[in-house]
Amino acid sequence: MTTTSDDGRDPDLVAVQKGSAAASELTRPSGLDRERILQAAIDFIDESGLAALTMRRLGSSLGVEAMALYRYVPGREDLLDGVVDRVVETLWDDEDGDDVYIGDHAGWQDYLVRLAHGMRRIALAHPAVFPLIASRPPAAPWVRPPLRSLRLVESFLGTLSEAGFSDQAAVAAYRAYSSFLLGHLLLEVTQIGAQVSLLDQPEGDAQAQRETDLAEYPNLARTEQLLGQDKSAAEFEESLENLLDRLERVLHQAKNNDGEVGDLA
Amino acid sequence: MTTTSDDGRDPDLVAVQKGSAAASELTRPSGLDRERILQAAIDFIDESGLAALTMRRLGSSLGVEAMALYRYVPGREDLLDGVVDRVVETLWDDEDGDDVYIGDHAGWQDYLVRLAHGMRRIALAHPAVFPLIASRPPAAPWVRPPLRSLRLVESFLGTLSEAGFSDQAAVAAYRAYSSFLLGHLLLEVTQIGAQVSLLDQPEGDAQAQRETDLAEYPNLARTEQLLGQDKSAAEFEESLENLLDRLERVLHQAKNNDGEVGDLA
DNA sequence: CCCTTCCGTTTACGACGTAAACGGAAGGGC
DNA sequence: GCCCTTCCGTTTACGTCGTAAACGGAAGGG
Repeated sequence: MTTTSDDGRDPDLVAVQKGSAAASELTRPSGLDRERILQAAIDFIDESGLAALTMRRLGSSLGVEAMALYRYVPGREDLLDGVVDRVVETLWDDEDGDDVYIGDHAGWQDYLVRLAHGMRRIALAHPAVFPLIASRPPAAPWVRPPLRSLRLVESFLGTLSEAGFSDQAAVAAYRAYSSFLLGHLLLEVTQIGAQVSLLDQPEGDAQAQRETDLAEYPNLARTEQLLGQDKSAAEFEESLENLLDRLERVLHQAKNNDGEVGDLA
Repeated sequence: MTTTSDDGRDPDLVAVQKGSAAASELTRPSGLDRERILQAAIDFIDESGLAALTMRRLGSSLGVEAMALYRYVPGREDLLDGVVDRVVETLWDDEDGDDVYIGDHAGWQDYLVRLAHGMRRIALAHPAVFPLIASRPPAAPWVRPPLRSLRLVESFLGTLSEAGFSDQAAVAAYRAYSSFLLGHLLLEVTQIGAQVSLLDQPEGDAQAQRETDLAEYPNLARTEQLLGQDKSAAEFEESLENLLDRLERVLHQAKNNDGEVGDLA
């Protein structure tokens, strides 16, 4: 009766579960600090959701009044920007496992795969923060979520350029890659959120009501079990490989034409 | 100095501009009504953004106190759900043009292309509403944004089933298609929003500051012009065609294997 | 010892979502 | 005509929000 299928491991999820340690010690000795505030905000959102995060509650989770936060953070909006930055930044500082060390890599495909898994690990570790990463207006118009830092985009473009991509192809790859990551990961975390919120309100006769509703939708009724299965990891892998194949095709036929339109989308 | 390139027409955008008629007549004769309220909310969000929408302001845009709205809408959250439903519903009732009549179509590819353009037209018509469509928790866990209604999902699955897709393939196609639409369209409207918000705050020396920042990012600096170009329409078309090709491949080799994993992602 | 600097608290204000009581207009039965 | 019910927008009120401004006490150097 559960929706998740445990037939295969999911390395990104494993990394998540491994990383959840030492969450909260109540009423700290009040060594307030911008980084401590941002981390507390991340923990709070993970635990209670974005809507529940208020300055007063965040303050009291740190054993402090709301106004104390304003010494270190200009306001709530900037706090959220800081949360996004800090979460995205965890891409870099966790080469401890076997994944996601962006610094050195074996070829551009390896780089893109590591980067994708790194972002997916972040999304799964902070499903309630990810919509923020996805929808907050970027610093520059061409910094596209979820690759939300100049450093990251620079690294992306540099890697592809070194590998022989033309500037046009590298930029097109950047857009296609962003679009793929954003779509897949946002759907995945939305699904997690939906499951959680459904558990919150059992509604009693949900079972009966569901079957009644589906009577008029024969295709839905027939495929309901399939629709409920979670194959996110496999789908992620396959979509990613498909994208890499497209990029490879573009790269190998790059010498012939330097037309400016439609290299890839 | 502008960011948009006007070298090609964009039918979805044209449809948008054609459809923007007769927005607001101030201080209506107060024939209040749920549909009128929802439409006023949509207009308000389009004009002033989601964050600016409050019950009091929405009421006064209808010439009425905030509490009057509560006769027709249970609360703000339900209002937003209603906005999403109403916007998505415009998919069906606009067969007047040459696009997007989901009812009858010439083959499943034609259906998917029309549906994609229909959703894109909606996203471009209401860029400030689309993030709501993308991120609001769905009614059922397997209703994935942006295809946010049982009717729509039923139509999708039915069309592919009739065309010979197995249930597994149809469901996998549904997920891949949702992911593609969500990623591409959300990026496109986010970019629109970013451009608008940048115009709001010229910041004086933005030009100088930008060039200073980019000094440490040679790849960004070199490709800056390319990054600023808007090729959304062409990229949308190419990604969509690539997805259709993948689906076609799956469909044509469906008879050989009925394995359950990884038909497509 | 005092004076400055730092930093968390207290107080206060306007705006928000919304519950509850209110009032007046419309309309049908007598 | 009159009254009573039903409808529907308004008024009032409460608790919470983000945050500006004033406050107070601890730390530390002259």
